[in-house]
Amino acid sequence: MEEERLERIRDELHRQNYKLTPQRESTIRVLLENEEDHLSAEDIYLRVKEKSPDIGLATVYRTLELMSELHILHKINFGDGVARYEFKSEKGEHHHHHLICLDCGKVNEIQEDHLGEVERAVSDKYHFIIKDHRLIFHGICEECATKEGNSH
Amino acid sequence: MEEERLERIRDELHRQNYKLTPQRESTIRVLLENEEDHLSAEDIYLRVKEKSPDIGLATVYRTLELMSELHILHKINFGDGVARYEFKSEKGEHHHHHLICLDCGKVNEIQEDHLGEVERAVSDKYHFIIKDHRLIFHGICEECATKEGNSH
DNA sequence: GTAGATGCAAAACATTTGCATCAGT
DNA sequence: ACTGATGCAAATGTTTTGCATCTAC
Repeated sequence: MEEERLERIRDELHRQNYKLTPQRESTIRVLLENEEDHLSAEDIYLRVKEKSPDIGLATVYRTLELMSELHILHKINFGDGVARYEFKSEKGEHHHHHLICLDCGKVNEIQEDHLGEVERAVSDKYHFIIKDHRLIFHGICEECATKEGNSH
Repeated sequence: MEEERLERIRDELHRQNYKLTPQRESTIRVLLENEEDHLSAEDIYLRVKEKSPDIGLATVYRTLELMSELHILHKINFGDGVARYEFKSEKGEHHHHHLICLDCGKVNEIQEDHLGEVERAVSDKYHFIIKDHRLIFHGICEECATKEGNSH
């Protein structure tokens, strides 16, 4: 589980001559413990600080940057001015999409990847070699829709 | 053509008790003349400044913000730290997607919207009322692929 | 002891805001 | 005159950097 994934990350770091320092470990643990939540750097910093009060914000940023370079994390931007981070799926092409609620702002992941056909069509028509995609749906989540017969 | 669209924007502004000032007009003209280019606020500012050197950056930002509120422009974020702006299609639900080249950074629009089925599936399964979507493909564009038998 | 990692403060960058002034009705 | 719009400079918020210090091998 968690330890295992940490182990694999440590190995990947070592392979590239980087160290898994206590600060990096704390940062990664926070990410592992909050995988559903699409935390921003500041969010992560505050949570790491609870357990390791001496960590600096710059270190968190540097860790996130490094992990993104190593393709362990993926930096995403939902358009609200802060970057958020999530683990890349470990086995290649397992894409997922995001549902963002316009009412409450919650971000949900959905695990399907129904885009095979679409990708094929686009790739053929525009001669564009697709490496990745990002699909975001904006709308109203179930809770907000039922909450108050919302007129959306 | 351009004048016509400007006319319609002027009307929309007036309907909401806003004015089409010279600064706003210059800003909108730059957007109309560079519709393909996904300009950032700074880009727009520099181009407006060529013709109207006295305009301030804040005014450009305020204009872009206003036009976004009025649903004339759409503010998008490709994840590079700056917001970009494009006109909303005038007849409602005509979505388009973006192809971003990982080599040269160019952004191309594609006009299809093949997502009807996908939307239906997602909407049914997750009880999420979809209002809009954003689909971005990252990959290698035709020029970059041919340019040098690129190994991507 | 050397190379990488850290914390802090300062810098950089995009964007927003406060405020005095200006323009159009 | 009144309302909204502007330019400028200052403020904000996020992220990056410079640098002296620290840590692990």
